[in-house]
Amino acid sequence: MARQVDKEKKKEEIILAALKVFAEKGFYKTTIADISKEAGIGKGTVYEYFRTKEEILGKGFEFLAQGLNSFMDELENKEISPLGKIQCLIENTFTEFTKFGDGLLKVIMDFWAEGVKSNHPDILGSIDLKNFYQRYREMIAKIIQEGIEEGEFRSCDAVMEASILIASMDGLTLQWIMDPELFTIEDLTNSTISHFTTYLRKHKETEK
Amino acid sequence: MARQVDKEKKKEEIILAALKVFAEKGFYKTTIADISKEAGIGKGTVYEYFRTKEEILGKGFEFLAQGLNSFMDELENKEISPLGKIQCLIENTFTEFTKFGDGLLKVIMDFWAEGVKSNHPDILGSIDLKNFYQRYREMIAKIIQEGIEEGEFRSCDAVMEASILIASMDGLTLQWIMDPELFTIEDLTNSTISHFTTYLRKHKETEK
Amino acid sequence: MARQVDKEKKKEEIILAALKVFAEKGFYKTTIADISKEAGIGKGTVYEYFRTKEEILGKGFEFLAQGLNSFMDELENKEISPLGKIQCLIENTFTEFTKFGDGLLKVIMDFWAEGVKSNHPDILGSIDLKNFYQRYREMIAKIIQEGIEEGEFRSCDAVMEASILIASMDGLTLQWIMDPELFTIEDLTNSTISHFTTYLRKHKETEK
Amino acid sequence: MARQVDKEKKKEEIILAALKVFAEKGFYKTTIADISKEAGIGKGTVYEYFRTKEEILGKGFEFLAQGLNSFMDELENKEISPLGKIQCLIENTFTEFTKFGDGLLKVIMDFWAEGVKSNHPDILGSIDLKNFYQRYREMIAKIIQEGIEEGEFRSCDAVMEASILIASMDGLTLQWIMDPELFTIEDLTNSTISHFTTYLRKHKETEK
DNA sequence: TATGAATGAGGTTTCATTCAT
DNA sequence: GATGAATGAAACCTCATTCAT
Repeated sequence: MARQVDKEKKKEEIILAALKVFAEKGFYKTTIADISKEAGIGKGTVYEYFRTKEEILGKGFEFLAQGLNSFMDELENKEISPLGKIQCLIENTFTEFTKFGDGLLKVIMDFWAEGVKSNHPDILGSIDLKNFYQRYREMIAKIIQEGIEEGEFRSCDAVMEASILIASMDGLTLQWIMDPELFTIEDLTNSTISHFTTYLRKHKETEK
Repeated sequence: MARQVDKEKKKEEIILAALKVFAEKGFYKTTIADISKEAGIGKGTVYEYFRTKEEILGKGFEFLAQGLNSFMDELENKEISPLGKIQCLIENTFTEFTKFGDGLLKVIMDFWAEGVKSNHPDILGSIDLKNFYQRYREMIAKIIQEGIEEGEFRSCDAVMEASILIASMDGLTLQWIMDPELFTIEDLTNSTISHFTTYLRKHKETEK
Repeated sequence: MARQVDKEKKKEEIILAALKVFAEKGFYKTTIADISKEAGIGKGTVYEYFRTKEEILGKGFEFLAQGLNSFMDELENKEISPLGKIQCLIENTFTEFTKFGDGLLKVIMDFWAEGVKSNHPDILGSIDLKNFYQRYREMIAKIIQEGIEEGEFRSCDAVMEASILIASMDGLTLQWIMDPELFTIEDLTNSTISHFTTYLRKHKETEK
Repeated sequence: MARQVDKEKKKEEIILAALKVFAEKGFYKTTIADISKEAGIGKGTVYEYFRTKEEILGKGFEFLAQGLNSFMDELENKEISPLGKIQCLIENTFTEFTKFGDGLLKVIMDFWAEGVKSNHPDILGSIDLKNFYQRYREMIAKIIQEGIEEGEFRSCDAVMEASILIASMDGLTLQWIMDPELFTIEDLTNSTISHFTTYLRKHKETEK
């Protein structure tokens, strides 16, 4: 039992180390030696926990996705208005994305590149971006739908707007990675909240 | 005299072949042999035109960026309203992005991944995404600003909204790559136009 | 724990294998595969111990130079007359040179060719022929000077005669490599000893 | 006929260009492109005159050997004493060796390395160092023998002393290449003349 | 269990040589 | 005859993975 825990802990340590190096050098330029050095273990030890380099990337993705998933679970059960949920989501997403500096995003780009193109069996199962985004989109769409039904939001295609919201956050973060001087994370958060609040909220004055 | 060849043309042929293979397999999984085979030439010939694989990627980026740049030049000089320009831009961007199937985007992801992380001298100069986005953002911001000044658009932070527009298009295309069944390019185009038209346009009825 | 290996010993084994192949095929015609095959190891293993082929040549030179250097140290401390030392030196040099057959000399020719021309950083440091010859020349000059001061040798320019002695041995060995049938190593040794003994020794009978 | 001359002249031009580049970079690091550029002609043109790179080296050797051979022919027929001939020979050798700077010697080192080791058919025939040295040695031995018979020289093994003389000149030049600051060509010439004059000449005072 | 020495497949790159113009 | 674009064999080198300890 204790063994089991230790093994899990070490596995996570390796994933964390790998994510760090992936973020710095990219997946392909990262060697197993880099990862093992970062994790403070021997090169061979990595293979005690993972079968291939691709598997590490896959498990890394799962690790990160898990964090976002549990946030979504929490959010769904929060007792706040749909708009409040959207604002909370935007805030959390940018914060989470940049919690580890711009490195995390760089890793996500590798997930992207690999997840989209790779046929590697070790990733195919893990980096199921399609499914991940599906779930993400559906949850946001549900919130938007709620807002529409409750009369807080204007009438619109909830799924499509969910997609646009996700797209905006992804795209803005990419722009931020490229040129972090251009705007701060707070700018991004506030502007995104402002944009979507403005867009989604039913304009009270027109109801007069 | 030696074989007469249009070196510029051949260079472009190689770039085109490379872009095609990059799109299919990704930059790192593409070998020079793949490129030369696709181009129907010998492995060594590639090296007559490019010094490294990285340089090919760089020149590939320049090639693609050039297309978008010339579209932007055209657009700026068109005699249509700011909103018309925005709509035209959105349409063109999605059409252009997907003109070559989803392959182009996959290549752009590689530009991303490389351009953001690489220190490779052959790319650093070429894949200047920061600069490219800068120019893109400024042009759109200028259109939005025009719209605001002309009273067609609501008052807002033109640069930030330009960023959000670009982000949306980038992000939506990414979602489309992952799951092309979900929505068609026409859906994306129409929804994006609809969203930003709704957001940007000053609501006449509220002015009453 | 990983396989226990005496890394220094293995390094020396590779150097020895490399020297052997260099001697047979020449530095440039020798491939890493040749070396690894001769050493009975895998191609990649060579790179665990040396970064480039040039480095192997460099270390090979150091290895050989070390042997000669320690002989010189010994010789300096021997309690024999200057003439005895010179004779001992000549004998040892030819013996040493040809201990491994004519191969060693062929390698030395490669040191020459590379050391004189190469700008390769891996060799520049190691194959410091200038310094090596400097030390060699000085030691011999010191012996000759001793002989002059002790009245055993005729008066002459000790450094220049040291140079000529070294030159003779180098040059004779080259001639021997080209045409080993022409004379044996014993011939070379005896003739060289005879020539320099005759040249250097103060003719007592003429002093009468 | 005129054609023939032109072809010969161009061939020589290429050889000269090749020798220059070989001297700078060494045979192996020299590319055909280097040679053609130095000769101011196209890469393909080189192959109109030579079949392989090795052949160029071979012809280069022949070219240089020819110069020395004709000097030897001249010398043999000169009406001077054996000692005068020896002195003349030493002078000429050092002068010739260094006529083109230290480059020539570097090329000779490549002849060495190749001639001794190569099995390449294009060189085997041409770079017949063994034969070249044979002829060189014999001519000098003949002069020494003459000197012995005429009573000018001490009794000694003429062939072996010829070998030692050649060896000294070769070896000294090598030392000079490595460290040109150490002594000038004049130093080398004078010292060699002095050494061998002293060694060879029958001491008159002992005849008393 | 942990290690890192050993490996070789596979990639990049060079360049002598060919050959169409 | 002269050229240099094209070629691919062959070299270098990397690194994911294995496995003896």
